[in-house]
Amino acid sequence: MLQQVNPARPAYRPPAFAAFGASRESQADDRLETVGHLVSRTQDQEIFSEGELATKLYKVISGSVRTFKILHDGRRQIVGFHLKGDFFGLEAADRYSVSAEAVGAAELIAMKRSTLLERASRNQNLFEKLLNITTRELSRAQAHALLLIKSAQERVQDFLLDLSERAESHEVVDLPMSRQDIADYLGLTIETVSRTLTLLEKNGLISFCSTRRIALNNRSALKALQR
Amino acid sequence: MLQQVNPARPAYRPPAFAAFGASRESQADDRLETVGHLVSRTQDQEIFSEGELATKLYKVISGSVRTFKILHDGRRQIVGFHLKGDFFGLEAADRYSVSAEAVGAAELIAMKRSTLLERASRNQNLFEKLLNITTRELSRAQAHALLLIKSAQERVQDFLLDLSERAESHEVVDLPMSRQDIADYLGLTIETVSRTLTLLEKNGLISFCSTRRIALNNRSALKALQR
DNA sequence: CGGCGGCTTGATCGGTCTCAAGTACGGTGG
DNA sequence: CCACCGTACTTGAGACCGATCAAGCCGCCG
Repeated sequence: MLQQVNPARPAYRPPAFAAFGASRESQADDRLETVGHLVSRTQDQEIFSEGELATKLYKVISGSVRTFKILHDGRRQIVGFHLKGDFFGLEAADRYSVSAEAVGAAELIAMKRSTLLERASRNQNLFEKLLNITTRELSRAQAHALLLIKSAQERVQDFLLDLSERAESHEVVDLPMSRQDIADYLGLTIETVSRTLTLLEKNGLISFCSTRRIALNNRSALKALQR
Repeated sequence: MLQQVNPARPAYRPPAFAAFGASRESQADDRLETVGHLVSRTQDQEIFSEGELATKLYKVISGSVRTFKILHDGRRQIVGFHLKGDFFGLEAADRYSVSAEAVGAAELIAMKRSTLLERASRNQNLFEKLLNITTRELSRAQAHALLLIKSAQERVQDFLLDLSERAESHEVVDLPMSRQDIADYLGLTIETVSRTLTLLEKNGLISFCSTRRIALNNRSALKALQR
């Protein structure tokens, strides 16, 4: 049910964590995480909501997170999935421009923006890190827009490849999210996602270990993007 | 869209500009522009190309700029249009993730990233400005993704409204870009853009002053987004 | 074993693309 | 100033992909 907090390495110590930030204030620690505290969320639980004052920035420790926007007609566009190690909540100039929810159970580090900014002003390295992850996220958002003009098949293929590259194993992809989540990320309907996955399986490009676990049999063929 | 660093005042002097940056190096000038020099581009001329080492960041002084990506099949996705006062070239962690071209004749300030970063490390205000415009651009990119899942009519309407809000006059919109540019930004074909504009005109929502100049007759109706 | 939610599959519909002409506009040379 | 040209834009007819509507299936938990 709950996935493991600390998979391989025990480099991270939850209990002592909250006090951690204050104690080494003066030292030039450029790890962003040392400013924050650990929080947990259960499946589908809200983390923040579009329009809220953006006081915090997050890093995923375990589980995964979706950020999204809701259209006037009720449709949902998922802006990004954030996996272990990813940051989110960066898109906030003043208020969050998206909402965030845990996809499954998730553990996060919440960092106060103000603390981070103040520290960054005294620590060039931290400053560049902050700018870097924001820049990377910008780059990712642009790539996402590119996805949305492709054919259904390409979108699904690209999605699977992207996930596989971000996960531990590159051959078998674990999908933490539902078909509806995938559809809302790819700008398709749940039926089209399902049909496309079935088609990819029929063509031998993928195999279903289970509905939420897919083996990529032929990565290079998946990459050879057919319209 | 991106904030104007120096909104009302005409503090900017083209001729003396190049020497400007060096002379007041030591002073805490938090205007990004003081680090750069002026460059000009003619219509469709390249500014930088996707994959190039990202040494510079730009601000538009006059004219407009498109940033874009090219798909394997030759299609072009325009990531953004950058008008007077906007910054671009931020998406570059290390190398540019998009290409940039002048839409018409354009004047730009080119700022060295390294200089900017080094200055920002000694100037909290500048640092926050840099982070802010990047964050805003991220927010804009997410909004763009939202556009791409809407109907053709909504995309065109949103596009016109967005342009009108960024321009001087809110009632009459000047289109610096071609129909093809618009199509590539909205993820539509040129024919669909043309047809949709014609339809909007037939419904009385807009009027053509010329092909590149459109009057918005009923902004609130344009905002009442029909699918 | 029964029920419910998440997923798949099928049939039809509709919006956008494609292909193909036609038209207006801006620029250039006579 | 006008005729001509080329390019940008518009308009039309038909095809196609993905959405919609509607069942059915599977797996999981009680």
